[in-house]
Amino acid sequence: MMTRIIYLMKNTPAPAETGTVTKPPTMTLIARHAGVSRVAVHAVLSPRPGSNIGVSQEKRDLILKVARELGYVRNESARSLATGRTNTIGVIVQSLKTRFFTDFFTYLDEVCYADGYSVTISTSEFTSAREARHLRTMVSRPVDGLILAQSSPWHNDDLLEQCSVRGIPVVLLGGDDLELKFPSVAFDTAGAGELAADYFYRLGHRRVAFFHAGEAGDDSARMHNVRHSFFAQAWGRRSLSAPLALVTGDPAHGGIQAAAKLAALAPADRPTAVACGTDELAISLIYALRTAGLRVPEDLSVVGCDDIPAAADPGIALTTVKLPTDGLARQAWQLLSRKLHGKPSTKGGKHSKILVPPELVARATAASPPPAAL
Amino acid sequence: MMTRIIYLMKNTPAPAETGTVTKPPTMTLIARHAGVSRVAVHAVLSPRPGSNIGVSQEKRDLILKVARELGYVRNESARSLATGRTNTIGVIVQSLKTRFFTDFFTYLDEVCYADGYSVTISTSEFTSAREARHLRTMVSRPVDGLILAQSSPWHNDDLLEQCSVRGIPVVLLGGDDLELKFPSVAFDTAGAGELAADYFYRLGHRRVAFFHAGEAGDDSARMHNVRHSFFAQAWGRRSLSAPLALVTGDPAHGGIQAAAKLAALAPADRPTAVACGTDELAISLIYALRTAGLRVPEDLSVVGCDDIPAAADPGIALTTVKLPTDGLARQAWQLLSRKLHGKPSTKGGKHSKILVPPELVARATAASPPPAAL
DNA sequence: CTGTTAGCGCTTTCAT
DNA sequence: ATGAAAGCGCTAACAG
Repeated sequence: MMTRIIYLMKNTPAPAETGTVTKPPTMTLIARHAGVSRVAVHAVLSPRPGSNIGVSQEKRDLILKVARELGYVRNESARSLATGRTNTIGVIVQSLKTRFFTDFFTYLDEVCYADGYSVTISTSEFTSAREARHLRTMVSRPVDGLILAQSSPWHNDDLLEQCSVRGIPVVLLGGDDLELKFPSVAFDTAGAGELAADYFYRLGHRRVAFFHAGEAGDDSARMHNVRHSFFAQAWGRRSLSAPLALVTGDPAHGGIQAAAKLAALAPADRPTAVACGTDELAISLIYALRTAGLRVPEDLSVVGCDDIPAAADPGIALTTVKLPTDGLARQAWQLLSRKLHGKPSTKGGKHSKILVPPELVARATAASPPPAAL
Repeated sequence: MMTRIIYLMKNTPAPAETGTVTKPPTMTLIARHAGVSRVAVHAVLSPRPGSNIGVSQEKRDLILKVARELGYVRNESARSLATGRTNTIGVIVQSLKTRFFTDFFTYLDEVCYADGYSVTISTSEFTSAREARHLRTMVSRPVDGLILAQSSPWHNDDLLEQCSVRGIPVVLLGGDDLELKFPSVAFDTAGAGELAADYFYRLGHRRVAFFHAGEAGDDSARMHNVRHSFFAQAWGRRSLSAPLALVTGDPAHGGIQAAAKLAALAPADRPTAVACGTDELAISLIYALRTAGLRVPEDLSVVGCDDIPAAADPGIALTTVKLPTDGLARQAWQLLSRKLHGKPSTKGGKHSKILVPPELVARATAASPPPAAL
């Protein structure tokens, strides 16, 4: 029987692994082992960014050596209690089933890590109660800052009020409504419409369509409708003829009906270019157009929106308006970290609202219209 | 100028919001306001599961009232320091781009919350360094327990050793290799092969195929090959003819070539049923078969594996072997929470390895073979 | 059944 | 440059 258990703690938790469970080493222990003071250990193991001085090189090396041998890992609970900060920022999003949110989290984690922060994420699963519960645990951990992607109608105002009172900075993600209470970052959807319209116009297109999945009543349909509206406005600034609206309720397969509708039009009436609410929709449309015998981009140009991975697939090579999630994450963190360092985020009483500009990714599905179509 | 800032803390962080930032209320403050002792406040606000007694009802009500008015939220850093526990469990997975992991996290969060724990997740993005860094922050927070989905080759043994020494229980997710060091939970892949083979055999099929994406050299290909091997073994126990192997490198569109191959076979040689490595592949195959003029399930039965949401789509109605992620999360938590409560997880010196059984979801893509084909 | 006391491990201030 | 001491907010012993 090799199992030997050393009970050192007052409330020793029962050993979780078969083996020897010991009390984790503390700075005090390291100080004893190295024959130096606790403060010296602290100075070496938790150096303040500015003051690098204070301990001689040999002492420093000794301390690091002992720490390594003992397997020292700083106890963040204790550190947090003493400093009042946790170096953790909390993120609450609706769901991790949306690729956008997982990308955002991954990028954010990267950029936060570079600044010494870690990120913890929770999902509201579209319910206010779950959001509240996660907000509460984050306030009580406490996190140093919060990034929230709220669904529109339900605001946990009391908890957010707590954040304000406690000085926990909050940044909203894509918030259309709460801008008054907190600063926010969002994609520049208007700019995306502008970009697509401009691109079509400059390629020479004059009859265009916008294809989107705005029929369901959910958040995603709302997004499609917003994108449609911005594209239509942008196009309206350039051309007399409003874009033809193609609407579906099925973001995955809706392209089939839309392609049928387009194929049924006389070439002289048919739009020469179609902007789509999402890349997913654009890809569905392109497949259906090919099946229907229409060539892309020879007969019809198509651009998507988002720049999902499938858009880059050589079999598609979708020209698209990229909404850069990495840029969004970077901006969110920049805004938040400014507030963490006490810089105000209001200008003239209004909270900053940062819009991240879209980028046009030109691949192979958009070109100038055929002369015959003009 | 309405802004008034109250500096109460020694190291007052600069105010993050325009407004009044105050020191958060503590139990001591509540005790003062309510005119009771701190212990009474503690007994009411952090009741021990067993001992519900200790404070009179009116005092209790008063404390709760004051706490609410003051916006009290318990400081978990302090609680953790005092108790040595954080009520947090850490999860490290490869990526959140895999639907499986996000589902797992969501289910796990649900079941952990019910037991008073919260979950924090990090991704290794398939690099050992990133895993190490997240492991380190989790050990130092510290988390009470850890669930790890490790990629095969790189183990951060030193850090895991730290977990053992500190008594932080670890549960592995789908680990094939580390079973010796830690208990693990995984899908019963062998059982899945068994289930599919059994289903085909009982429907009357005698010539079958297994279609998988095992050509790339990555983790996903490895999974496909394992599934193939288990199906082949299970089939071998029932029939003399080995299943025809259809292999692709493209999990998204590989069905096209496979369907072509199947369509080219003489009906008497053609398998009457195809099991697929994933639902994604099965769906790709079904679309391609339809295009090639083969009816499913009249000419050919198809079953998938996983039960992804698209499999339930009425346009597909895929019969599939469901790998229940919710069950996996439940088992992982059960195993971990047993260890949290000090129950050993070894039986006869070996760590437990829990296999979660698959379930056959019968929809519309599998049926008995046509008499003519027999 | 209430109150007093002594820490948890770390940071920070102040004195040497 | 180094050491001593106080305290973060909470919990868990023990005494009244």
